[in-house]
Amino acid sequence: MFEPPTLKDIANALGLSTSTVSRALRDTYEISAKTKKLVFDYAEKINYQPNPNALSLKERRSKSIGVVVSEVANHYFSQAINGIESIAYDKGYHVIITQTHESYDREKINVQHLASRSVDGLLVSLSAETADTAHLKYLHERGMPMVFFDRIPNDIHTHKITANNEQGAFNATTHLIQSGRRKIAHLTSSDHLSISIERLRGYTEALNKHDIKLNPDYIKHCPHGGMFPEETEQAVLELLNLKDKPDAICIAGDRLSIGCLEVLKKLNVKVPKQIALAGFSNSDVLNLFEYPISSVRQPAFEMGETATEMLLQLIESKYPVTEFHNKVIDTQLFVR
Amino acid sequence: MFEPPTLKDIANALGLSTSTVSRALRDTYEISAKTKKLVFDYAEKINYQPNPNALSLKERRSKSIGVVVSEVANHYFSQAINGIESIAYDKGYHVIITQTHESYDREKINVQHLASRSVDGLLVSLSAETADTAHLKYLHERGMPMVFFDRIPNDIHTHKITANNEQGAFNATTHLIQSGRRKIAHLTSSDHLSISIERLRGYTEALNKHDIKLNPDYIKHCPHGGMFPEETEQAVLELLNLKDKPDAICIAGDRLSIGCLEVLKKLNVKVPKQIALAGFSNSDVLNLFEYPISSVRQPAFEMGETATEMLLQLIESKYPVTEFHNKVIDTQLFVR
DNA sequence: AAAATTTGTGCAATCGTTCCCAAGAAGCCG
DNA sequence: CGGCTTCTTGGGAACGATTGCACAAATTTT
Repeated sequence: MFEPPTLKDIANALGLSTSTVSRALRDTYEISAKTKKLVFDYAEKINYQPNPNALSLKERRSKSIGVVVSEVANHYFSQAINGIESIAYDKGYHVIITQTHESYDREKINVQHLASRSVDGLLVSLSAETADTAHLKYLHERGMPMVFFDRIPNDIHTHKITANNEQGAFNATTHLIQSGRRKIAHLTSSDHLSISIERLRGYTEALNKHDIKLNPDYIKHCPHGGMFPEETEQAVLELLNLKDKPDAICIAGDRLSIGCLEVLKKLNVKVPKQIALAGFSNSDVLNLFEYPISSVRQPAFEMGETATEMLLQLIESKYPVTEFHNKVIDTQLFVR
Repeated sequence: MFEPPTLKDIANALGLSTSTVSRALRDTYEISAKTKKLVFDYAEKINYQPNPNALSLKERRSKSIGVVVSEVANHYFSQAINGIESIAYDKGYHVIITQTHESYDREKINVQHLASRSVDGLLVSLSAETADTAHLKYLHERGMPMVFFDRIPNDIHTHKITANNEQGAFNATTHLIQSGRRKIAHLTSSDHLSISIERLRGYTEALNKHDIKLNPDYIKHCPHGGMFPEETEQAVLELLNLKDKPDAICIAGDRLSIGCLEVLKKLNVKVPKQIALAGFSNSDVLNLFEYPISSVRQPAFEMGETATEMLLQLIESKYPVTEFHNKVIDTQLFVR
């Protein structure tokens, strides 16, 4: 059994009381210099670390924040997590990462667990399955500080940060149009997700602007954001089997972009000759791909940083915060 | 402020004592059925969750395990983490993930923090910089259950799990030889890392078996495992600038493999015509790449699962465990 | 009906830490 | 030398949950 040293151990060894030791270590003015030195040196020697559980219990906060994302294997999220950690560590907070794998049930469990584990706040990006946000609303109403990023709900009033999804999809679609395509499909995630709605809007606007009529058959939703390869494959096949086959696809997600490329490669459909692609992705290996795919890259690291700053502001604010920001950061289009 | 309900809240509301409420919730035999029902219903209504900090303090364990990896963005690690979580959640344990970004200092800080946070055990894969394992040894000697996976130390006696790195590198190198190459270089991570040593051994053996003389100039170490692109670039450039240029590279790491491809593409060196590649990688998009690279894939998920099972066995064992396993799982070669 | 047993509940200590309050020692002034 | 701060230090109550022990009420036994 691993039993780290406690204040009492130091107190006993030095013939002091725990209160004195505690004060000495916290460098309070009321403790004499020589007692402090005595305590400091001994604590150093036995490598004393305060028990964070006892502290959390006493202080009613844990100096840790919970993160809920769909998957760390997703480049967007792993980059965002790096941004989150960079700020959190700086401010002395710890980060607990949980994955939903796009499952609503898993999201409920994770959120519940993080809350009961008394994290001081939550950074959440909704799962693709999540249509009902009652579990989050419940916590939020009871005062749990919460910031949403990337995939945000519209019925919870707090800080939110997103990439400019509309503009990103608009740019991607416009790029496809400008390279001579007219029959542009849209492959996207579940229809209730904020990112899907915004990206669909950007796609639609680009078509409108160039007087291209929107073809409903060209819009394909993958309810699990491409988590299951079959889902993507079926959607792509449906597009390819249309009598009026699209000549380009604007893809609204990292996983979907990769999945789509895989399907096209498997079917030996030539990109971009037969079909051109542009999609959201934060992968850093797209330029190594055989088939070129223009990509919309989200400022993931920066979004993680900003979300964390916002959350810490909520956590550390002495007064209830009533004014909430809805920050939107521009995406970048990489033409390939 | 978020203030979850406590036992006392229930006790006050129901006119009972906290002990009665506690016993009722734990379904003890000594509490009457109607009191139990009363308590259950009320707890349900106000959504009572026991405070885990109080529990950890009392029980001296946290039902959570700490994970130390270099980067979650690395496919090998994100897959391993999925394996870890699958077992841990099943057994009611929580998982706290930390990243070292291949930094020794960060590793020390993370390990220290996890220990002080009273995790019940640790799953560790060493950072590329880590040559000295005193920080881990210290904890281990004091009874912290610990299992190493992938990058293991040789001076800490506990359960360990690795891929068969020697065989993997042997197979990769043999494959390069069989496709007609003779001048095979080896691009690898820092020289003290267990995986580097084992993979180098596999590489050497394959050369020996085919009577190819080992050329020391062909072996290039990247001390940070390719964390910094310049590092990889320089190593590859050095190989390409040799008067007796290699015609193939056996690459000992995910990040290095990707980095190497990037450099070659940038320099417009044709793969596999000018130089053939085979490398360790768990990326699932290698077959989308323009340049083919044969890959050695580690059973990441399975390794994560096994490591977690081993750790839980250590944690939950009533008697000190003295017999340790050193499990080695075979890799898979994907020829491209 | 008195004694013994069972049943249901509460008190208080514990885990490690902080912090309010009190108290002892030392120094200083008159 | 008594009375006064000032400086250190210790005692003890929290924080939330569990649990051995005690004790009352209800039930059974003699």
